Amino acid sequence: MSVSVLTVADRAGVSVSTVSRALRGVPGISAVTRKRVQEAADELGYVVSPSASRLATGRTRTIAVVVPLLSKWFFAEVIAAAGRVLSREGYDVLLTELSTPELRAEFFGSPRLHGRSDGALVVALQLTPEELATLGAQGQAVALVGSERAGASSVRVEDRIGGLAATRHLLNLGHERIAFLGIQESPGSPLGGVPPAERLLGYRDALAEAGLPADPALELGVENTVDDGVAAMASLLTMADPPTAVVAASDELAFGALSTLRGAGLDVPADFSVVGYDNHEFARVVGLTTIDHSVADQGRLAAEALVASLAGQPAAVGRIEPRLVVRGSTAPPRRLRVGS
Amino acid sequence: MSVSVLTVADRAGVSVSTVSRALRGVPGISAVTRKRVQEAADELGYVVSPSASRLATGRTRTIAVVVPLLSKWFFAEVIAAAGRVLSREGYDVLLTELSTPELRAEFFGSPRLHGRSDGALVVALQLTPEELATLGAQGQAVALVGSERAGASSVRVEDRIGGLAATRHLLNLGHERIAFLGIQESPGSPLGGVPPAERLLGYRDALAEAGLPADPALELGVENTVDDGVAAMASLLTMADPPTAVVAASDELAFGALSTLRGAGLDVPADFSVVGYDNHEFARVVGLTTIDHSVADQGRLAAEALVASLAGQPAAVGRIEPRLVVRGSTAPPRRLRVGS
DNA sequence: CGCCCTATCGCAAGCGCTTGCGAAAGGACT
DNA sequence: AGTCCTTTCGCAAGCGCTTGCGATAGGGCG
Repeated sequence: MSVSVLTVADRAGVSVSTVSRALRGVPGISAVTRKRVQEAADELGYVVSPSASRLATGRTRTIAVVVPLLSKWFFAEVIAAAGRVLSREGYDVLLTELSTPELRAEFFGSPRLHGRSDGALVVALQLTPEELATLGAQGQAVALVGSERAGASSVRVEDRIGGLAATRHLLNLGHERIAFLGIQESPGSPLGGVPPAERLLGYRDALAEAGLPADPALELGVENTVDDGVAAMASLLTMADPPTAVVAASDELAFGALSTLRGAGLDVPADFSVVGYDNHEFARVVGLTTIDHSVADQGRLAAEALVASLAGQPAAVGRIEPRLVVRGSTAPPRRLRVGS
Repeated sequence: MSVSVLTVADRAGVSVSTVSRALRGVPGISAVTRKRVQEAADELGYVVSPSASRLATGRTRTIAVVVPLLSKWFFAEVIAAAGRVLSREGYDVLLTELSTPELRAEFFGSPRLHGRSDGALVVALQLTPEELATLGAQGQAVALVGSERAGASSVRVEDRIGGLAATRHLLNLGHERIAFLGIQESPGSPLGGVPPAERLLGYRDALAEAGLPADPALELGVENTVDDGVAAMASLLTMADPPTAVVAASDELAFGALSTLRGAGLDVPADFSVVGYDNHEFARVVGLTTIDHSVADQGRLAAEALVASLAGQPAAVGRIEPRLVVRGSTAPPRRLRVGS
């Protein structure tokens, strides 16, 4: 029925051990027998049983990719990039979405990865020390995207620089009242833990650098959705002394802001400037000035770090430098153009 | 070191076979010993080795999810929904992205799923008979989203009805020259094979129904990207006798169309109406009238069909009825409002 | 020409779990 | 009280592969 090493061994006139070694390129097999085995295997359409191989070796050649939410462009993009290098390196990708606190608790509450994967590529989740330890206890090598932990590889985005660049851009254009639309995770949201606060710090850096006061009223924190962007922008517009520009901590928030501005009959960038963050696939179409942080590279680097650490290399941390992408959503404030 | 069935067996004072049966709920074990085994396992923190279990049973309790492109919202959404039911049913999700013709050929050219998964959930790919057969030869149960094949479960979207509804909506508003922005896969694109032509058919149905001639010049076929939507819309606007409305075969195309219209200084919907297709997460924000076809349900249904067929049920085909979602991108044509 | 080394390969013991079959024990039944 | 089911378990044979170790056969060397 099924063709196994034994079948191949018989056909090639060698032992199963020779077949195993020959097919995997293990040294100690002469070129001729290796070739003979290979041919026998090909003729029989032999393909090694992953289960058996995994049982015997204890290694699964599988990487678990863990994300909070699959349907967000950012995560999908990271996974796609990571998946490409993983499959190129011969690893299977085991996908896990932890979209609710319950799922997250359940996932980290039991050894769900035990014997299923050699490593975990965790995206965006801010792992508690216990959660990280749980992964370690399951024998997982760990690589992080969007956070850093001792003992795990990670790729770090210099978000502070990104926030700085975004804000500087607006300052250079002449804006003086610039709002910040930050991401504030609510307790029920999947990410959990500390939000990426560095972008906000960069924003403050820029203001300080320009000698401008930091107005707490201009720093908003909302859920990272287009809808929240819509609402936040609306609230900014109703301020007594509204800003003339906003830097959003994500493109989705920026999209929402743009929507509100357009709905209010305001012209972007003539009446109001918006800078996003992510360089979302739609940012270009919308003409959104934004911060690019090589999303795909984040996935790629994390995956590469993970396979490297599985190959015995020490944990590494890659760095990504965000860069400003100027498009049509930013311009000097109106007063500068009509006034003087 | 590692705790195995044997460890648990010793601890509970029973044989390994009893442990195995007790833990899996196999009948033939008394309640008391089952409980004793369970406790021993808990105390030891025992967790069964998937590899060993898979080797012994021949079943992997894993489903391979195959998509053309991960970073597209539609696919991510389908996967997410499918993943939720699969993990609920105790299946692991093995993710495979076939983003290029090369990857696709490679995937179907070798038994890459052999022994890795019990079934494959194939999204959007238009499988050739050979490709489908390859999956079958690897012992995979198959469920399809976005296509139908004999012998495989699938979920079918009544796209013809969707196309009809979209076009009817515009006709009812008084439009008479309505363009169709269709999806035409180029040879290098990941989907391959026949594009979803039913939406176009529905469009034609509606025109015929209204006694309107079908103008081939109004039927465009482009790659399914925002950029192509932008370009296609631009070409429509340069026509000698341009349409007053367009139904796009996808929301992404519609987004592109909207972008072009806005760039041309035209008002939507006053000057031009646009209907999309998908009910993309951003459609609501943009105020795009579109056709909703329960994307998440598609993933859910396909996954359910797949686990059902793995449980011995015959292949089933679920049906999804698209429905019109009216938002702000559609209105009567200008002539009807200014003119008479 | 004899000896030791090296390059190749086979033996067999696992890896940890599942499962058909037989054994034992306890009741029900006659 | 003897017999025959049932229920509950244990035995042991796999599942298909990997790998340490020993065996064999040339080859180089003195």
